[in-house]
Amino acid sequence: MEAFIDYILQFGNLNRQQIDLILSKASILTLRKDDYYWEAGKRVNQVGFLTEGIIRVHYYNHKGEEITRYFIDENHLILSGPVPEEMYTPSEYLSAVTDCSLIVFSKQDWKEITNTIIGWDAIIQKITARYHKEKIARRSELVSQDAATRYLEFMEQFPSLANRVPLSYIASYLGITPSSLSRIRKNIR
Amino acid sequence: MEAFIDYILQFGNLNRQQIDLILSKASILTLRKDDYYWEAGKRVNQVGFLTEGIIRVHYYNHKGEEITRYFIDENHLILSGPVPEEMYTPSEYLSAVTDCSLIVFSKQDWKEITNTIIGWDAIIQKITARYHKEKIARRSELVSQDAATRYLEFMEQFPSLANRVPLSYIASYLGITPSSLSRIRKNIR
DNA sequence: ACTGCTTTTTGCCAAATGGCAAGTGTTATC
DNA sequence: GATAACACTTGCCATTTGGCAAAAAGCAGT
Repeated sequence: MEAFIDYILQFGNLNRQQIDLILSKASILTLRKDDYYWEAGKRVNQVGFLTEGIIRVHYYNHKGEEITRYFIDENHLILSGPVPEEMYTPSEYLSAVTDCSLIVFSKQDWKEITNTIIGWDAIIQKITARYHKEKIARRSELVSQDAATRYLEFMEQFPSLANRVPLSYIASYLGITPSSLSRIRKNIR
Repeated sequence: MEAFIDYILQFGNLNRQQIDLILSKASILTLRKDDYYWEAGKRVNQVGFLTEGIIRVHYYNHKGEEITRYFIDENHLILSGPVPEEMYTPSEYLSAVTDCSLIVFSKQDWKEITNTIIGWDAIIQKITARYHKEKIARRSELVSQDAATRYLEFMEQFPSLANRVPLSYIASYLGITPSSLSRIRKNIR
């Protein structure tokens, strides 16, 4: 819970009372490896904050290939449900790459927090805006660089993921085949 | 001016009085081909809405190569200045690909509009959020597809740009060399 | 330890792309 | 209309990447 409050406080101030309100609404959700947090088409009516584990966002392209679009690591908010600022689209799947633990808020409780805490909306909007900008910047770099560079930058950005995420997911994220990534790894060694 | 109001009204309602306030603050800026709207490091203290022409957003990578990150076409808002929801980073350049015409608002006037019109903030946030999501979706597709597919999708998304934008800019946007794009065009013909 | 299953690595070859340079075309200017 | 500047195309070759399949490695359950 601490982690979630610390995270929020980076984006705005809250008093003790407000923090207590938030904590009183929070509950814990655990996911096991490969569980879905959100399946495409089935909206999750909740807001989550990932405290442990890694979640992967993926979708299927017109050829039926599974494409990994992002990774979500610890201490990040997941506005995946029907909130105005949601981060993902209904065609995306969110699934646990490793066992995960999340703090979750039901849609109703989230609404209550939003309505009660003045400035909450602004905080959430800041978080969403920063999240989107980060994603755009990362994706942009993935377009204009060769595969080896992309992999090296991925390793810098997500050093904690390298050993916990299957190579095939990383390859898909980088837009190359698993074979190519394997060769790139070999060359780097 | 019509176009700007129409654009805003897609995201929220305004009454006549509010529209008049906005129009009273608007002024026109024209740019000639290759003029900068915004140079990296020199912030533009204004909000712009592109009514005619095409603007290109680019930056320089560590090798000094110019990378085109986006194109902005007609009837899009440019929150490039020191507004909370700005769309571009200080290291990006915005320059006119063709002669351009924009509706612009000074920072002060924009602030006044924001403070006067209830719900204006919400409208702008919606616009920003949609903009960011679109960019992410487009960029994502640029990562996971081969160059020919990327070019074809670019043509679909921006049919109006193909003949107005130099090939080298498009190539850079797609993450390939101008030579490669030229060959791809040849194959498609 | 064995079995089956999945993931990763590797080899082979084909296709795509990049780097470079030359050639062609276009436009603006004088 | 000659010239220069710039953008686009093309050819050549090297490198990267993809597709496919087999081998190797890792992993879970028994």
